[in-house]
Amino acid sequence: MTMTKGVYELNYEGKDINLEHTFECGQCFRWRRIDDKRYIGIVGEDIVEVSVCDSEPKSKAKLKIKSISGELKNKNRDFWANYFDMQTNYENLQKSISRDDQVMQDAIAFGNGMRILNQDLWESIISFIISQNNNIPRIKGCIEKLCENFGYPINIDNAKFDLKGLSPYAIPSVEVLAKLQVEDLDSVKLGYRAKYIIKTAQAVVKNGLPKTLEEVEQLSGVGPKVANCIGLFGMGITSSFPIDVWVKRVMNVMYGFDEKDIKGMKAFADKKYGRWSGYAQQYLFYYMRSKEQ
DNA sequence: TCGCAGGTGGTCG
DNA sequence: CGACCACCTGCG
Repeated sequence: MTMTKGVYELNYEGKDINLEHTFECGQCFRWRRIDDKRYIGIVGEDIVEVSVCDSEPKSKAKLKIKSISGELKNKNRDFWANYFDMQTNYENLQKSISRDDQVMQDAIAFGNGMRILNQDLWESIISFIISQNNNIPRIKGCIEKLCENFGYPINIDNAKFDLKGLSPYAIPSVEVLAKLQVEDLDSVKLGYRAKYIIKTAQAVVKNGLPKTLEEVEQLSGVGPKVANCIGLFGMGITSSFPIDVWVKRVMNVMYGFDEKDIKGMKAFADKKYGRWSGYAQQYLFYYMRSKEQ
């Protein structure tokens, strides 16, 4: 970790990283594009600008993480390495999930450089409860409003810095949300999801954060799809296989499954992708969504 | 206008 | 246990 003019930078070499594929593939909601090579995002109580410098040779390629909210709270190098999933060998897993499978080979070619982010569990729980039966722009808006109203404010170095629509507040704490009434959330426009958020926060105050996929699924507003998203993005359970409308569509169009045969799809993923099911899902999801929009 | 958007909980048969 | 269906909100 190096320090330059009051900002911190972490450099990683020789990794295949595409920021657009990573941040726009639908796994996260608090990252915004600045340009091809730069994104701004909020992680915990840090607002950071991430950039790639893919100079030649490729082994010199770097990922830089620069705080624009003072000293990094998450200043541990390992934290960011883990956040960007640096310990995973993508080349190997791509080979193992795409063997004899042209669809997956195309999906990987399209989304190459995507990293599965290891995100905060509580943030994942809130985010994916909000995501149900909802669209991405509105999910993002709801999360920003929720943070603005109930989250811890983050100081920014330069007040004029363009946050690209992000609100400089952290995700609200479990305790704060647990004390709310449904009406308190009216301005956040969560609709019927407001009661899920409060009930879930109260359950977490009582029982602590969930430790297994089964415990996640006990939470209010969390069904099989949302539970698998939380498992994959918030708990590092890479065998999770969230089945949403897009995955159903791929499974139907490309692999011949009946749209309603969730069990069959799950078994197919278990057998074919195993512990890499989450990565397979994300490649397929991102690929399919791009083709229809 | 009405259906839909990265589903879930409740209710029936 | 599987098949419906209502559900907040905002956009096309």
